[in-house]
Amino acid sequence: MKQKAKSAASAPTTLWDRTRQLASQEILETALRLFTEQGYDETTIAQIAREAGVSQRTLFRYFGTKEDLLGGGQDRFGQVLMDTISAQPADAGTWEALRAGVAAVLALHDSREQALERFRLLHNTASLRAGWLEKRLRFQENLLPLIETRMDTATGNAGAKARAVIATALACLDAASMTWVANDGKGEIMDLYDECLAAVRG
Amino acid sequence: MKQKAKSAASAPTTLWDRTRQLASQEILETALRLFTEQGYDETTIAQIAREAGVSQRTLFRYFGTKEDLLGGGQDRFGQVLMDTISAQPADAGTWEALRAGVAAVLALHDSREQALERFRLLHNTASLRAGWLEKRLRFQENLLPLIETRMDTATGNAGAKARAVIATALACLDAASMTWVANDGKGEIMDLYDECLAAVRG
DNA sequence: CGGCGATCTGACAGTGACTGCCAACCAGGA
DNA sequence: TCCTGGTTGGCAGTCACTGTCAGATCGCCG
Repeated sequence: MKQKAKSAASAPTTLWDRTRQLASQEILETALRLFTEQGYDETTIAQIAREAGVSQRTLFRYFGTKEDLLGGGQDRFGQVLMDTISAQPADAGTWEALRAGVAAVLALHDSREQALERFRLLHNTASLRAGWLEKRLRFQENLLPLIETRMDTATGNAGAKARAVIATALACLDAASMTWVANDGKGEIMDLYDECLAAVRG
Repeated sequence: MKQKAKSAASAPTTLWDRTRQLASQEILETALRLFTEQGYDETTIAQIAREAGVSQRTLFRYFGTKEDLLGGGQDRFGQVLMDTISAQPADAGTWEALRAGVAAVLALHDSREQALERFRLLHNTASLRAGWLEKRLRFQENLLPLIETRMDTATGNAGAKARAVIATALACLDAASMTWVANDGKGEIMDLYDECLAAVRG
């Protein structure tokens, strides 16, 4: 509750925070390794904790959920999406703004391989997909006001329309990434996205 | 594995099956009552089993998951959606077919109140939403071939496009039902659906 | 440097969903 | 009538996750 805040530069961290950071990273790497090695469902929290050298309790203090171990970046997804879209010029259309957001999110991955690996894990593990969708729902809700202002607010139910538009954009991203994974990373996701959106919007 | 099948008429069922049916119904009603009374997360399997007069083990044999207790109809959703769409005339457009499917699904509810209650529970309980989305993903996958054949399969990536179109339709249904719930059931969901789709397809 | 307060950590027990296993059960056919 | 295959209930066990609490650690003040 104290919030040392201070814009999270790197310097002013206390030794404590550094240790914390280190442990966090250690856990994250161990988890990721085990997940890709033996699958998400087949990896238990106990195992991750053991191999990372912390207690289960501590692990749960760092990451509230098993999913969070995989989705460290997912929270950033939402943030980048929002930031990018709100940074678009006011006269940019709804779809252009959304497209920019999607592109920015895709650019977050360090490498093609990493992206492929992550998407593959996501699309192939039922329990993960569910959590991901849940999280995405929250993004959509956050995006709502941003998109609403960009649409002709003439008639009522602007909320419904904005929701539909956002969900459609993300659905296209889903379809695109799914196909991309199925093709083993061939081609550009953004091209697939455009293709999907074109198919939808006739 | 034996599949007594026989189109599930009511008469030729053996006494066993009747008992089975009865138990199933008892469990379902108890669960639904408790869920609406005290909330989904606050209701334990143990409680449902106790009040329904069966063992937990048996309950899990009838319904594999806690969610299934709520989503008894959800499997039917997928079925009706598929049946309706494949029953559409071959020359009906993709969007018309999908619209018919959505309408058929909405018509499944016994009453406006029941639909409202169910949607409300769904949209307000995080754990349920996740499960629902998961299940819906499976519907989408089942729908894929049905929709693919209705689209111009000219260029490649037909799969991606079909996926996007299906997901868009369902996203519109989501946005519509969410708005409908927010408005306490005022108006027609289908009208909202059309409105949403129009907003998306420009 | 010693000590104090604020955190952090690990161990333990407990909850709740869900599964495997096994003994007891029961309608229906030989 | 007994046999048989599907059914049921109880029990123990797994796994994610939470509350609690004593003890270790850090940061800091005197």
